[in-house]
Amino acid sequence: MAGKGPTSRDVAKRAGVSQATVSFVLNNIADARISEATKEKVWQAVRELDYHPNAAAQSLRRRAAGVIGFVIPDSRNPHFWQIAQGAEKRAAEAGYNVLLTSTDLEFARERLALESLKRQRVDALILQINFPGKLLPEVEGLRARGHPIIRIGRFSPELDGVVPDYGAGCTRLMAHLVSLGHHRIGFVFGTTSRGSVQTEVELGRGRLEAYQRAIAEYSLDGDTELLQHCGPLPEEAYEATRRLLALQPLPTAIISINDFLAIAVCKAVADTGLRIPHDISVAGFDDIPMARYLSPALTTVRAEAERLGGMAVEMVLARLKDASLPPQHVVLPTSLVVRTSTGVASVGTSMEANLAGSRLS
Amino acid sequence: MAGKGPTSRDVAKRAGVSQATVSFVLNNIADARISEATKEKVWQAVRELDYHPNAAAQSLRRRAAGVIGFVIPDSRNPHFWQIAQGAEKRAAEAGYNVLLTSTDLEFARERLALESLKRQRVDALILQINFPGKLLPEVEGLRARGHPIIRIGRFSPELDGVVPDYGAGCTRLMAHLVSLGHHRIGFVFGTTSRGSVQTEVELGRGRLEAYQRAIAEYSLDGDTELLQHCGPLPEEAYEATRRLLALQPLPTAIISINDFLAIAVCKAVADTGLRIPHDISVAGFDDIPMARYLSPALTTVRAEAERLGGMAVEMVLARLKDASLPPQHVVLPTSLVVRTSTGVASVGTSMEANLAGSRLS
DNA sequence: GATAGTAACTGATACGTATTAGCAACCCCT
DNA sequence: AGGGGTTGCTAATACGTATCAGTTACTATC
Repeated sequence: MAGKGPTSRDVAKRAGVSQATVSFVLNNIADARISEATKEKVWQAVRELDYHPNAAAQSLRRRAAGVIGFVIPDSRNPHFWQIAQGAEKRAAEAGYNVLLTSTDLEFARERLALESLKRQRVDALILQINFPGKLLPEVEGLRARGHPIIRIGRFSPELDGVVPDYGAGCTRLMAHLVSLGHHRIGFVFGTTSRGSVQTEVELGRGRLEAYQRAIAEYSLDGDTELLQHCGPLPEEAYEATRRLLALQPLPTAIISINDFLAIAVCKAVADTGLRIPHDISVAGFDDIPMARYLSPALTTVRAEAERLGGMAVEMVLARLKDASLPPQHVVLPTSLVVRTSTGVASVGTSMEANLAGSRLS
Repeated sequence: MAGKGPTSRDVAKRAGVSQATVSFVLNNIADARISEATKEKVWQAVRELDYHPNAAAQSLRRRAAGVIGFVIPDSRNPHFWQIAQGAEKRAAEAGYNVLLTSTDLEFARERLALESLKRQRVDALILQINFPGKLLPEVEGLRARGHPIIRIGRFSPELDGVVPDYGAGCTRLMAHLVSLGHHRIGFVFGTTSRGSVQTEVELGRGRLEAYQRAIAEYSLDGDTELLQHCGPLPEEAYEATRRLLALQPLPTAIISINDFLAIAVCKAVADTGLRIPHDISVAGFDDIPMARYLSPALTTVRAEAERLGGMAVEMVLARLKDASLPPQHVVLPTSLVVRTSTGVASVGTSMEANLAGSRLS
């Protein structure tokens, strides 16, 4: 059992040098001229003792933990994991660890992540804020104290941020659907998190606006019931879809705020006895890894999740290097991925199907 | 910018007490009798300064980081996130953070996790070892040094471990399929990780043995080609399924080593123009959260992922409390969840369909 | 042959906390 | 009145590292 492990002093003793020298060698400090022979002696001792520097001591001394905090809102949605993967990969290249936390849409856990920052367990935070009303002031206070904070999914004027261009993607998706003859398009808008309904309308706004713009531009059916708000859980999306499928006339296509919920949308459609895409087309956003393996394969707006995560880390690194930078806002492109869940509008349910058929994108 | 934050000494100064007193109050040390009045003064100062103890200093002093490392093999498989969620939840209750890492089946990243342990960035490690040949000796060395290490998914004699009883689950699944008249059952065995084919046959062995036992017991078709080995990626499972679907006669049911790959299995079946469960039944293992939302909803052997993660943390805590405990091996029960992806064996492809029809479980 | 300069190191210190040892003041007994 | 116990605190130290400010032992210079 002994002590937990050898220290740099143990290495020094074994190599017959001072502890300072060991530190110089390990960190490869150019200023301190150390002879090759000595370096070799030190490395030799390191190997013999299987020495590994104590992370806590280094953090304390360096005033930096080498850890980036990454907070995702929902551990069930594969999209966020992919973003986290991208972050972790880029972070590893830069020698950082990632402390990943999911808040699962609980306010208390979101605040907990900020604690980690204040306790300097992490040097920076990448997060998607779900409770901006309650948390934004606190977050901006932290930023003002000099902690790098990158917001994902939506911009704040004061914070660095990276956001996929879902608006443009949604526009392209709507054009695609219109070109297939769809005229009556439902939207399962699963964004309202529990508790804070009002503030949350901000989330997904780009998509919502693009949807409404398309309805106006192509003169599509604009029934307000075609837009179904719901929460972020599959069961809620399922219920929202049921409501859409109770409408008369039936929508010929349904888009979902993300692929994860689109799975539940498809389920609701299938359970109603309708076939995708023959009776109803379904599309989502994100292009989660399994989207292509669903049956039918899901048409979606790809968000390049890994790049998103990598970019967020990139922005952390930039800010760690120069804290005085003005807030950086990065928009990542999206692309429409057409698979088999979207098809020509069913004639049975939509009369004016090919009205806008000439409009291709 | 100033310094990064107030220290306990700043708090002491403001409250007009010594730094030691601050530490006593914050940690609620019963031995040190501190008057209520003083306690209040300290808490007041803490609030006024928004003081948060420095995690690195605490780790250094306490010789414990308050962090448990959790290593998952594949960030794409939702099952692992769910395990991690369970771990994080239980860890939070005990005041621990979880440092989550995915190796994505890369050897180097698996070793990196061990580094974290050696550097005492984490106090303990929970992992699913994918490269036992190369890594097991190292891992056992660490355990011998007194680091709690919990292995998930398979037991080592020397290591604590927690494993879902997939074998029993598989037995029940086979009984279920037999009761539906299935006689020719394929198995997509997606476990062979890249590089180390030989050693990996260990993984999933419980399921494999139960499968073979059932074949013997019920006198099912035992063609060796019904067992298709493949890697852990959806595309590989897809190909393996294609191979199964090229067999003559066709299997009437296919089981997949896990739900995640079962999605690709379903896709391959659908792409071949066969319907589930009408033409072919499909079942998986784990019961990932989206399994019930797939179309058709997936029949599966539930593994209680969250409990698994929680249990692993529990074992970490137990070992941190008493390092001299003998190795603990915990088997978690599994249960068969019948949904709509399994049904009566198609008569067209299987002649002896209802031979074993009386055998229900 | 004294001075300056450099290469190659070492000693000492601080990072912020937890904890041990100790000290002053008070109270209670006899 | 003086010893022993208790209450309520403080001073000092160590955790393991990075780094600043020396300190040798040499070599080069005039």
